[in-house]
Amino acid sequence: MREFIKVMKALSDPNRVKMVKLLQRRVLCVCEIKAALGLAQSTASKHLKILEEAGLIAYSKEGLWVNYRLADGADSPYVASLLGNLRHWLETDAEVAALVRRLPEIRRETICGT
Amino acid sequence: MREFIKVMKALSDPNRVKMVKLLQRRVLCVCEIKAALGLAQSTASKHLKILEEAGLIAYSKEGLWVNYRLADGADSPYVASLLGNLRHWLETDAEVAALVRRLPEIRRETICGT
DNA sequence: TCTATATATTCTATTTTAACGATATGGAGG
DNA sequence: CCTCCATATCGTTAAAATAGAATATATAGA
Repeated sequence: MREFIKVMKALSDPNRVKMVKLLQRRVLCVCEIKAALGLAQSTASKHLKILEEAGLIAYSKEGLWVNYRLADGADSPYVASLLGNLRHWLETDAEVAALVRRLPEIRRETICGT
Repeated sequence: MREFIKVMKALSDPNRVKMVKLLQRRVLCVCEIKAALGLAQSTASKHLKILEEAGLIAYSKEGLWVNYRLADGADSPYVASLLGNLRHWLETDAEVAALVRRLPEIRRETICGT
């Protein structure tokens, strides 16, 4: 139950769901996500931690950057099912579509450190 | 997005998830659910309203009783998918199993009005 | 109409969540 | 060793969620 609740709670916040939808497109670092969603850096970092602790995303470090990506869901049927469904769910959501459209302009080289 | 969040939030509370798991077995009135979960009547009623507003359950009135049942999910892919998965998810959860085991003893004729 | 009962709603206290600014951490490069 | 810079953590505040007691609503039956 606890694991299930953790996954559901993680996906109960619009900003976190948007992060998942963006990570469906490509790997992103914290400052790219912060820039895309217009959040404070600490806020973006905390949301990513919640998603990570729920098993929905994973990260790997590359120098100063931390690259976040979607998890494969191998450890959790809840994660596997929800990430699978989220591939098509919300694809036509206006906010999500706008974020995805702007994603090509979000590159860490130009966005970070500003 | 709003509808999705509403469904996820509704399933982010252990008591509400337990209500869904119980309603998989049979139709239940508020006082049966209150008795099964050991909640105050107002608390049970409020949780049921949240589930209903998310489209996860429906009700029909029968005299003084309000019979709650699972929704069919025809209106929402989120509801349909999650209710479908919840048919097998958490079946082996200890708390859920204990509740289901005690369910036969919960009958409105003997429980309500005490 | 009056009463009893199942449910919904309101009120209030407590806990949890989400946001941001400020500070701490840790790796890269001078 | 010292300084940046990306990220994480801490502290604080405001909003939302959860719980139960108290009250309101509505229907069945006398």
